[in-house]
Amino acid sequence: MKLNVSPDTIPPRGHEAKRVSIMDAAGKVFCRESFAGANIDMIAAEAGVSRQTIYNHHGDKENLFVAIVRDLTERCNAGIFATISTFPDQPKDLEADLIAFAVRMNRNCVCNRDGKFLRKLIQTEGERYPELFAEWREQGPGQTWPAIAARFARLAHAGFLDIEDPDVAARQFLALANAELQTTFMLGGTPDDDEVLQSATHGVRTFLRAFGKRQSAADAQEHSPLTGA
Amino acid sequence: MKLNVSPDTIPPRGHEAKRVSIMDAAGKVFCRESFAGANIDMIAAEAGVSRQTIYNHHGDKENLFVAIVRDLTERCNAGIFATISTFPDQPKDLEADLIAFAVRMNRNCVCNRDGKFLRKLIQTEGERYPELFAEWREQGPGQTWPAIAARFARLAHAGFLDIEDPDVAARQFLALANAELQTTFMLGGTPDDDEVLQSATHGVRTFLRAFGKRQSAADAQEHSPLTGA
DNA sequence: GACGAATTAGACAAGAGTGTCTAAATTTGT
DNA sequence: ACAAATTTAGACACTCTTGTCTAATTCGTC
Repeated sequence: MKLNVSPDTIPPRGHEAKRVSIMDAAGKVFCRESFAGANIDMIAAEAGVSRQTIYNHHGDKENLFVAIVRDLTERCNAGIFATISTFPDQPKDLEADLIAFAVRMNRNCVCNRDGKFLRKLIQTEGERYPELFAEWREQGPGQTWPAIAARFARLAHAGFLDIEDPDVAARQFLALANAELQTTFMLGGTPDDDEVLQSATHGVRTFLRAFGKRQSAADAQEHSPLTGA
Repeated sequence: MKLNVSPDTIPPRGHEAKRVSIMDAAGKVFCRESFAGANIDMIAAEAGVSRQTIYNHHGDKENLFVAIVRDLTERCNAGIFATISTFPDQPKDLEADLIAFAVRMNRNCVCNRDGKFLRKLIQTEGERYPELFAEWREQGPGQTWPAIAARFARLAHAGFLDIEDPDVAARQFLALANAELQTTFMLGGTPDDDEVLQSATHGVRTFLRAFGKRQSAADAQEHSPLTGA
């Protein structure tokens, strides 16, 4: 079943191995060196492939670059939506569940390889390829922010939160979740698990101080009055 | 007094005009094209100067780049500290004063030409010049975050805010202030005054919902009970 | 007006990168 | 094992860029 998927479009099979190897290496190199700074020989060497093979597959450098960005955009968005689907719609422990969600969001969408690469390519080359990155903008933030906002609206409607504008709250939630990772991101670093957890914990606590129900919660569980301190 | 400053190191004066013209153009071009993508002829043309003049002034391309980053770092930090000194230590209207401060911070340090350029250069070339950007990190975030944290600590001590960890609060304040400008920043755009004000207003409101005093404020003025809604 | 310093245009060599081409070697499916 | 497709190494022309050099020109100062 898995061996002969679409045997007419995709030629043999080793072909595909080379292809992913090239995409892999090209992403890494474009990201590290920028489009102008990257050269095909570098990518070929890193992919363990001859230069000619890259030209066979992608035609020219610009074509390769566009393919990389499209690929990263697609994979990142898939990851984001997969993560959004784990949003705690019926939280048992609101703080813990939101922290866990924030950590997942950061780990699976922002700090992972694809997220880091896509972010850097957008920052570096975004101005040069307006329509390519407009595509990202529409499918990325344009889709994910409303999706998260909808989840927060539902949570508010269910009485767990006190939110007026779910769009604003969603953006602020994400901003708070990685408030402490900004400097690391700037220099292209990857925060470790501890940093991610710290930032998410502090961010969610502040978020709940702002938007959490005071006491008249619909979920009258054993919620301790965490307003204090 | 101002005409002949240090007449031995800095030669004449038209010299200086060329110098700033070069720095100006080089910043613009490096930022737009990345280090590898920029070329000296482009910069010379944009500066209205011959290529040779650039080599006379800076020796080579890398030297020029380093000079640009140093210059931007210095000017940005000066701007940040100048802005921090306008922090509302004795607020009349806490919300309005913090919003105004957040707007100043964004307009003078983040959205202006220097801030935009420096941010982009750090993102794009940071990994390639570790010690150069370590310098930025130490003088920039390493100095400004504690400075803002100290102001918030003072504000908390004076009874205006309810903050446990001023460092965390400071980072979150900044993150909230431009939570809604992230996408624009990503693509190298410059948010207009309205966007900046919007983001700052929403950010500060959330910040105060989280860290504002409920009612036992030391400043028992005509503070309306804005906890509601 | 004259002197010295700085700027300029242009040519230049040297190097690096892109994209093409060819012939040989390898891999793949049958 | 055979035939087709793919990959490979290497050479190649072409372009672009850097950094240097030179001679002429312009600019600021005295």
